[in-house]
Amino acid sequence: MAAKGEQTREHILATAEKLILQRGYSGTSIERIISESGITKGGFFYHFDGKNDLAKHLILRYLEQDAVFFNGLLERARALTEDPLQQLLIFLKLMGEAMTDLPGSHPGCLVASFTYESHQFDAEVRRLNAEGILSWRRIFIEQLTEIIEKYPMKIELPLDNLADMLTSIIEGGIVISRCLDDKNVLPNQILQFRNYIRLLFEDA
Amino acid sequence: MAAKGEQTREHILATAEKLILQRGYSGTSIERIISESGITKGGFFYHFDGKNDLAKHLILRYLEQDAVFFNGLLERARALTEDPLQQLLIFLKLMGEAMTDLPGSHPGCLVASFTYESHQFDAEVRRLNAEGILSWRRIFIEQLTEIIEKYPMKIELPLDNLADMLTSIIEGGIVISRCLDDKNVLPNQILQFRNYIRLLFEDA
DNA sequence: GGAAAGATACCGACCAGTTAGTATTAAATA
DNA sequence: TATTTAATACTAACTGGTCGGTATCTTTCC
Repeated sequence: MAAKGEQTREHILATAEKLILQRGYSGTSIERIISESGITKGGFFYHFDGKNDLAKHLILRYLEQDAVFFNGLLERARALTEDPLQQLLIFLKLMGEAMTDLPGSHPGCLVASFTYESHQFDAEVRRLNAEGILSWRRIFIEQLTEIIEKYPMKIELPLDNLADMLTSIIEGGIVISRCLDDKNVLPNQILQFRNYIRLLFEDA
Repeated sequence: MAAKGEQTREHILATAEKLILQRGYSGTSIERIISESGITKGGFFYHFDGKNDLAKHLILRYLEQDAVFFNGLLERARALTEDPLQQLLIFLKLMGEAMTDLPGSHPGCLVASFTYESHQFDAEVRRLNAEGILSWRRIFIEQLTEIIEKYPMKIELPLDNLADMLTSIIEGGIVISRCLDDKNVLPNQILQFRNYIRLLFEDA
């Protein structure tokens, strides 16, 4: 069990992320964060060197959790089949199911949220933000590389574009889901991308 | 030529949109907007009934300009061919070119930006925001409806999901473009969607 | 046609409240 | 008892918004 301080720190981060995804980073005051998480200003500043430092640790935490989520689904897919194409299709189906099982619309992506306020952060937070997108690209390119060794692509196209398309679909699906308050949009979009992958690699 | 007041108002809106896409709505103070647009606080409050009113007029203006843009490309595509599928493919190519011709990365989508700060707005601004996504869906469904009257779909799927995919691609492509500061990502994503449309409707 | 009144388009000082952050002190814990 | 964790009071700057005002233009009236 983590130290008392670690628990408080994690609680602050969880609360801050929730509020920031609702109102944006600038629209979420430290006052609102401490009020909702039940600590005081001194407690906040004991754990964080300021609001930008909070942002930095939020994005680090977010990317770590996302990596765990993506890699967890990939490992499950890999355990179920040896075929790299089927692994990706299973991965996408599992992701769609995970999004369907959310209690409401997806709360949002911190990377996108920070991107839409990019001028409010220092260079390090912006760099970590970009690093997030690049790490997703790398994960997907790895899988796609295994696929094209075994299956020819119906349309020749760069793998980073195709890898980015999954990120696009997720980011865009989140925006539409939240905007329309319709939790089914994101899973449906993921399944669309799955259709595209099938059309690209499977025989008719 | 619009009245002096109309010109000032449009100037405030253009400046506000640029700044809000950089720092978010909450991260953009009225002070920053008036400073950058060269008027005073009183001048601002002469034109707008407050910051939320500014947001309302920003989203109305944004959706109007977007409709003009989308419908302009669609009309051009329709002028070039009678075939609904080719119209969509041309439309997507034209859109990709328009995104390629931007001086830098796409500045951002106001609907997505406002969605990521949704709790900072009143119900009317949120409703207008949702209306934007729905209007895009309607435009694309119209075109897709004409296509499926003539071409069978290789995978049976709801048209609103497919229509939403273009919105997803654009929203997601914008996030990746900005985050990585790479202006080619968005056009490439649009062309990916175009590939998917071809695979769905064209014979192999 | 010129004076008076009204409309338009702002200016800038001021206000109350909120903000991020600091200094000091206190409580909890190992 | 030393360290960790937190509370409290406070500060200076910033925020959204109000209000009394000015300058200019337009309309009305004599």
